[in-house]
Amino acid sequence: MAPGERRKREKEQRRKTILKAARKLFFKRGYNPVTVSDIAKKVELSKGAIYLYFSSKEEICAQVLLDDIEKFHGEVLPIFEGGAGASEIFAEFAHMYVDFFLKDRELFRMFMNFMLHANNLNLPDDTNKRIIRETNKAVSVTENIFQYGIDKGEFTLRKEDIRTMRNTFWGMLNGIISLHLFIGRESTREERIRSNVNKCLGIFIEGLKKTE
Amino acid sequence: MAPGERRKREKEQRRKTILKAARKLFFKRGYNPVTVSDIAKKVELSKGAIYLYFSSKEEICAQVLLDDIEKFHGEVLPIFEGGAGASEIFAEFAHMYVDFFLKDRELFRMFMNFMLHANNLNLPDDTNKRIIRETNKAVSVTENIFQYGIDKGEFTLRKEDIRTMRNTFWGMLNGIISLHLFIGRESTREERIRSNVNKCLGIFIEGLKKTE
DNA sequence: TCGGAAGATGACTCATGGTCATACTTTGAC
DNA sequence: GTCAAAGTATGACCATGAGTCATCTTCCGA
Repeated sequence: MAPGERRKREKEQRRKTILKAARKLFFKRGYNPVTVSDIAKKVELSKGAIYLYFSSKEEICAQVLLDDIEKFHGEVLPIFEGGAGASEIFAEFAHMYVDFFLKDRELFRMFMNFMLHANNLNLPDDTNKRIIRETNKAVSVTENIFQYGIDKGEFTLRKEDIRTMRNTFWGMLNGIISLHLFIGRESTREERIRSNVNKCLGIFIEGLKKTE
Repeated sequence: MAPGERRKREKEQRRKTILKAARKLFFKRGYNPVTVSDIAKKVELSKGAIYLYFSSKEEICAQVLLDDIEKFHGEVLPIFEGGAGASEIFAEFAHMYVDFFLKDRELFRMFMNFMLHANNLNLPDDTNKRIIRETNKAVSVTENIFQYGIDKGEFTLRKEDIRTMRNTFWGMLNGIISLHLFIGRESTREERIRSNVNKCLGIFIEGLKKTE
């Protein structure tokens, strides 16, 4: 047996347990209201022990989000494989994206906060590398859909406009969700977001098809 | 002289002084790093005195943002008066919006945070009313541009789609700015945001003209 | 001149992220 | 089996910062 191999596995396991507990707490009550002691209590450890596995509360949050986003990317990649048209792939992607962010009450808020402040956070190098990796994946997934549509002749988008459209698309999705968190009644939120994204998407795709 | 009239004015004046100082500090260093004592020191008051004028640090922040947004709306409204086409008004609005948010380093971050969490903040009724008032103003300004374009026959947008397009438009603007805070180098940020917004806007307006 | 109201103070409380001296447990070399 | 080093865990403790409150000062009208 390699030296310390089992220990490593156990450590990794404990890390995951902590993340799982933190995830539940964060998504239920939001980032700020959850204390590190809360997380520690939930996994039956002392607060100090948490800091053996993570460098800060912010890092725990970052890891939770990255795990989720990684999972999301894993689920999204297969949508290219069915041979569907780009419009359908687009729509499917948008729906998955919205579903992803609506599945837990606080997820989007945390994600947006993370996006807004990621540059100022003092995260370990590993975590920063993960951020870059997942960001690149996100970028390439969306760009691929545009490329796919161009290749299939569905969109007449110029290659140099892909990046702009990608930003517009992401901006649109994220912006609409934030907007609906701000305006309107809580009770109809999910429904409104879904329907609004659907409509925007329709217009967006029509626009893509018509642009020459 | 009405009883206490001067005192009232003085109180209002001091409120404004505090807000001005807070604004400067927040925009320079961001919300979290600035302490209430910092603000107090800057206006040569004690911390306790600050709480005679505001109920919480969050309220100070909300008031600062609302003042700025109110000013923005004041500046934006005259753009309808020149008799320009809807496309131009659109572009001008978008540029003013971007300029507004890029004029101070931290403003957009604070604004976005505010949007994301406004519902959970425990603000006094007056402040909440102001939020509603300014939100409605924002909504109606953008909607008016769409309506103006329809009336002038520039866009063939259906009336029932105005709301969707308004959301798309806002989402797009806010989303693009957030996205660029997250990705890419700090040094080229403003420039990238402006150019990207320009491109998106071009495509958006073209789309509006073509939709039938 | 006096009493009450408004304005102002800063020491204090309290919550919370993060640290550290200490102690317990496991491992592997001998 | 023994022991030292490495790894794991603890919780009292520290620093910080938002918000409070007993107390004091200033102002104003009667």
